[in-house]
Amino acid sequence: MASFDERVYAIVRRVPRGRVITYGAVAGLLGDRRLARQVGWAMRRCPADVPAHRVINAGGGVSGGRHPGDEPLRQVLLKAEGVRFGVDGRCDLARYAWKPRTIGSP
DNA sequence: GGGCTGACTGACG
DNA sequence: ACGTCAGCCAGCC
Repeated sequence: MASFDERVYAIVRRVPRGRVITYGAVAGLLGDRRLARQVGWAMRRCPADVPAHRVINAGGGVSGGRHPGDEPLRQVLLKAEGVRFGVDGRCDLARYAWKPRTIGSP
């Protein structure tokens, strides 16, 4: 049985480029939405094989790993993938939130 | 084995 | 609309 963080990595790895996912969403895929915190914690380890920059908070903004006086590195990476961020540092979750096995295409 | 931490979320003022 | 408070659980010391 894989550890919790290992499952988190598995899901985050499924997130395609140009798409984002929230901690709560990842936790929900794991079965418990309350585990959102632990998801963030798993990202903190930041394994190289996991695109942690695509994981953002429910507000559509990126958390952690940011340096003062500079925009969060993860946000910059997402911009490079095509995700548009507002001046408030938030992206449109309704548009970029990724869902497994889907569709997603209107 | 016990206790502390935390890249979150939802509710309240 | 934003700022603050409390709660939840897995991992690490």
